[in-house]
Amino acid sequence: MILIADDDDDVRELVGMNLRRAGYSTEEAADGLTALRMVRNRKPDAIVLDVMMPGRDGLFVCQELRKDETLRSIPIIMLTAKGMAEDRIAGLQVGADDYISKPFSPKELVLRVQSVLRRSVKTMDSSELRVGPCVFDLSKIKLTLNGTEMDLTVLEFKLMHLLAAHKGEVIDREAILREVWGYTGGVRTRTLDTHVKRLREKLGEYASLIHTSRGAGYRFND
Amino acid sequence: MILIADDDDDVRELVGMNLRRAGYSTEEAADGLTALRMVRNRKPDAIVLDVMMPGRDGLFVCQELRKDETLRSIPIIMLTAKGMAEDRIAGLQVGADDYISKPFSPKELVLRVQSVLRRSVKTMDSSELRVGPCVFDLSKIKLTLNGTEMDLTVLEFKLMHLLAAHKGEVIDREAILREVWGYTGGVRTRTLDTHVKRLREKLGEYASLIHTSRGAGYRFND
DNA sequence: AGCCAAGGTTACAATCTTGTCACAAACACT
DNA sequence: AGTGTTTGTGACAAGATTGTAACCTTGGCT
Repeated sequence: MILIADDDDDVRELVGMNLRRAGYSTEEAADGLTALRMVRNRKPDAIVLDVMMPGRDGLFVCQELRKDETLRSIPIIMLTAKGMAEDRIAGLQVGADDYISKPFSPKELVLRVQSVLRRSVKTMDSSELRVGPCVFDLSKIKLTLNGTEMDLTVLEFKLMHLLAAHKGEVIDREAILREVWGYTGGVRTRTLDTHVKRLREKLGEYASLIHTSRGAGYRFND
Repeated sequence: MILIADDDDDVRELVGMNLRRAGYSTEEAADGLTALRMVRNRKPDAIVLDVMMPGRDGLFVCQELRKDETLRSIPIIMLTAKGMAEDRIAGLQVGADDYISKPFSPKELVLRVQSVLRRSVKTMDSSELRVGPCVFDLSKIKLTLNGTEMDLTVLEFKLMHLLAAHKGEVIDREAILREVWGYTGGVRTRTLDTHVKRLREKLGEYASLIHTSRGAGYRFND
């Protein structure tokens, strides 16, 4: 959700329409204090904030938000009046992520909003598992071994991840086949062996991370 | 690590050797109180516990461990003397995961240890993400949609996951290509469209979860 | 030493996955 | 309505992935 804070009804309408057309949901605030309250309650993904507003202006709102630990990271795009002194604009930039001067093209505004949101996508929560020299990026399905990115297939990744998630423990064949392949009954197959071999091949010097427990299963060495 | 608690040096040696040979690391305790202390400090993956020990016996150790929230789930295999009264054994079973009578075959002991550990593998930490009707199992790389298991390729899974992880937000093409494909510069390709199409096809009635924001990117609808 | 079972290795074919092309459809703007 | 841009679609071929069979090696046991 994107919050639009401007005292001018027409501007809010114009901005809102364009953002909604671009797929965003919007909410509106007509003055600074309302804007602050809504940000705190609704935690928008971004704020389009007019500098000039009666009462508390955009500058004040921006400063307040930057003080708040949990709201600090919300991107702010400032709407500045045309012909505003350059130094004033420079000052704004300290707190805002971007600014755009009135009158502005709706298209450009949408682009700027997308731009600041894109930046925040970068800081995605990447759930990862670190075991010994391995870093498993569950989100990207990628294994990094001592900084080197491994080129594993999905099965290899799943197998490696299962073993690593239980480092030190021996996991027997049946459990592995169940967890990685979804095999149920006592299936007799060389498949697991083959994949372990391929995995070890790719691991190269780290092949010894996967240890065979004869008669028991496989174990991940730290 | 597997803790072996028995007052008989020879038994500890025998059990330890066999478990180590099966790939497990072991530690030993010669009496009940030592066993309890080691369990609390070292958090073993399983415990092989002799019932008959001087001082605090195995039964006491077992009861103590079952009282502790954080240690409750550690599997315990009891070593019972031959000819022990059946009702006594039944009593043991309330707390222990398995039991085996002396004299026992080392092979069988290893099998039992593997068996109880296998059971605990089942309760693996499956890092999952729930969004609307979707459940993403990052560990198994599997998407479940309202209980139905989807058969997605890795790319489809990654794409879906990226979008779902940012539900409600529009993610533009460049960001998606960067996050899912690792494409860097402004690559011009129809690949993303094709995959969205395939994904929607598989999603069937839930195809509308993925919404197109013309000129902006794609968005996950809740 | 010799045997047996378990695991390793190799090679191969069936299948799946994936990117791209050419074209159609939808949309936005004039 | 017309035009250009953006997205959807269908088909296809290159390449990657995966399971299996056959055979080899190793370790444990007697």
